[in-house]
Amino acid sequence: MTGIVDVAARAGVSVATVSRALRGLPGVSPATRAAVQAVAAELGYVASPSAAGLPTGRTGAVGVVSPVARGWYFSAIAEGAQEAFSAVGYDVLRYGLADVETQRRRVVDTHLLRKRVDALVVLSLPLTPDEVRALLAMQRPVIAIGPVMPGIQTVRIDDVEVGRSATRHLVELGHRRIGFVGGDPHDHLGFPVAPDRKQGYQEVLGEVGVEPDPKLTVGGKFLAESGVEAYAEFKRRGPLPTAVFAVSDEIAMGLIHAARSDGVRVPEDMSVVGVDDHDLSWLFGLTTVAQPVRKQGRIAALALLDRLRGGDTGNEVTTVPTQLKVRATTAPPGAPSSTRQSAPGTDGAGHGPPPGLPDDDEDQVSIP
Amino acid sequence: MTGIVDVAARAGVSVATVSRALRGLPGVSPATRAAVQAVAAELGYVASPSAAGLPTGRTGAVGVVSPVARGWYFSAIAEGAQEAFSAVGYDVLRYGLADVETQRRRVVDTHLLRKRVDALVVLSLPLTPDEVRALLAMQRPVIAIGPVMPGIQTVRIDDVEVGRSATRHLVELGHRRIGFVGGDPHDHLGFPVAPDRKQGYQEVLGEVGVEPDPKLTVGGKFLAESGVEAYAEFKRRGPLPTAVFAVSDEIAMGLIHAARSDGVRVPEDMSVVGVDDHDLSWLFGLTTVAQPVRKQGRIAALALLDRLRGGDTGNEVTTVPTQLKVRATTAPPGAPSSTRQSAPGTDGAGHGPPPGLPDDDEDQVSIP
DNA sequence: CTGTTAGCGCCTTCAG
DNA sequence: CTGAAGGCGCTAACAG
Repeated sequence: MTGIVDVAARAGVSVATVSRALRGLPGVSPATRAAVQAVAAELGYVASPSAAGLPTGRTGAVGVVSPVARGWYFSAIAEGAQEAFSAVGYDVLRYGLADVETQRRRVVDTHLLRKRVDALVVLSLPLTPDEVRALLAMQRPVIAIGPVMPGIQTVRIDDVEVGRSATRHLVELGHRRIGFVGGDPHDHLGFPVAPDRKQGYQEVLGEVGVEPDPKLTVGGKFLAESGVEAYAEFKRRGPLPTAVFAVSDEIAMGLIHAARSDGVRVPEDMSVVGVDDHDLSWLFGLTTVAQPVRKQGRIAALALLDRLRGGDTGNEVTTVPTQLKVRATTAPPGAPSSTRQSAPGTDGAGHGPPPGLPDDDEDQVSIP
Repeated sequence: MTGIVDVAARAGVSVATVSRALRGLPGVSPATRAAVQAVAAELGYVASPSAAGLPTGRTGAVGVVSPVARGWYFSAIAEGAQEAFSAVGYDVLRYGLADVETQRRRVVDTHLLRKRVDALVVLSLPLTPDEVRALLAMQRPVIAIGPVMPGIQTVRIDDVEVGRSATRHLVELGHRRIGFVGGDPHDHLGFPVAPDRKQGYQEVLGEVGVEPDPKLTVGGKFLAESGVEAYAEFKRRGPLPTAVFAVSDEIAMGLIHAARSDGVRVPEDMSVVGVDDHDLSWLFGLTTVAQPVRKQGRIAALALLDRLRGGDTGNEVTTVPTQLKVRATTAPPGAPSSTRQSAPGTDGAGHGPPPGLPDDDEDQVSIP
């Protein structure tokens, strides 16, 4: 199990020198350093994080905590973060709330975490001031993705603007009976994503003098199944809206599926716009308000990395831009049945695969 | 940073007793144990994995290594494993090959891993005998998901049978001009998933006396984009097949998208069957050969956990069953245009959402 | 049943 | 620039 002493012996130096040489610390002659590195490579020596962590208090790992450790959104964010962290040798540990939660503590078991990670990314978890205090008491860099909490650096999108953007698009197409799907009191532990998007929706409706119709609003989780249920609910309540704003692409997909299965054409009979630009959304030709998911993970990771290196990134809130992507599930109300034979070259954004890996080629966002 | 000594002092016992009491080791009176637990809880004490790992050599973490740490398939498997591991307090570390690979070593850096994990799950990585040897030299339990390698316990599905099953379905519907999409020499590092599925495809074609037509076989990665490209390729090569077997659901989705965008009806003009039962496949009404993805992760995790506890699970190969799920993208060739108005109650498997979480409610598979 | 005592492998002052 | 030595927090014999 070749340890540091083996390397030291083989290189004819002390363990202290090996330690310094391998970690790139100053105070080692270039010659010695090279020699040590050679021996280390030859022996396949790698320092044990456990052993290295004892004296330093650092673990070489960062945690990513989310309500559940499942699903496209959380996975994609974690992927973005993971890629940035492992590029510099950090391990990342994912925790679903159920894993970290104990009977006594409501949210994150800071005692457990402090001993395991050097820094923490908190996803979609709105914490109470007390919980924030406990988190900060860990004395480790923490960054949140999603909810803005006083004292905690955050990466987010403007959810109200998301709602405006989607609704504005529908309004501009001429829609006035616009449905809204999303928002479940038990979902996301109270994190106001859906409410914010709904507010944007209502604002834009207000601007064009439309009174939001409660019959056109249905709740639901961020799942395709909710879209199916929402469609059924719309139908139950009376005439369908001419367009629907779903707070996530998965909901939108379920909605479209249910509508088409029921003989309702999308977008001719009903337009649908979602949010996220899910990896598979282009397959549905789904019009959506795209948010850079993996990139948010990466931004958070880089900010944390900077702070781990002593960078004094304050508590800024970084808002990354979202962008409406018009594809093929939205059209003016009562639009004539398209022949679905768009002329070559006029294909537009609706049909081909996306130009690259999703949200990976977007313009960089500055991290203050 | 409350350590074991604090607990010991507060409880009026020695650190050894605290250690024993908290880890459930025998040789502690119930009274003492309760007292210690109370104090530990009160102080919010949690043992440091780093410190605990030094004497024992155990890290309390397991690794999951895959070609890339991205995408639905690997994420879902990792989720299944993660859930089982974190239920018993293990952390899981994910590594994409790029993270673990060094210039010198072709695949897994065992030196790096040995110091970081107690056990390893290897996903879709076919290793050479030398690499297997290096892996086993780690002296840590290793299990693979996918490729069968001598000396390594494996969880897998029968890919040849997958190919047979999909093709048989199409043949039974009456198809004879059946296309095949999948298999890229650079994909999956040579792991013969696609080839095996193709073999099953060819076997069944042979049974009905059909000579496989090279023009009907196109390569591609396990991505929806490949499905789009495959459709274009089919078109380029001449008359479309009446049915296509795609080696993954994502490919199938891309294929369907491309076909429909081109005015080709699915399944009326062309049937499509995929593999996986991707979380979103039901939205496409996709007929598929379902494999329990998360469950394979869970099975592997449980087997590893058993071995970590000293269970002497040998090197068995566990083959989990797959199952054809007929939905709405397959039909007899030249089938009349469906009205898509299935009579209520006769709806079949094609339209509603799946009954529960995907592949989570399947019957349990025994782990020898 | 409980306490004492060495380390586990590495980092980090402090000398040299 | 380099070496020696103590200690990080916990576990694992060994005594008692």
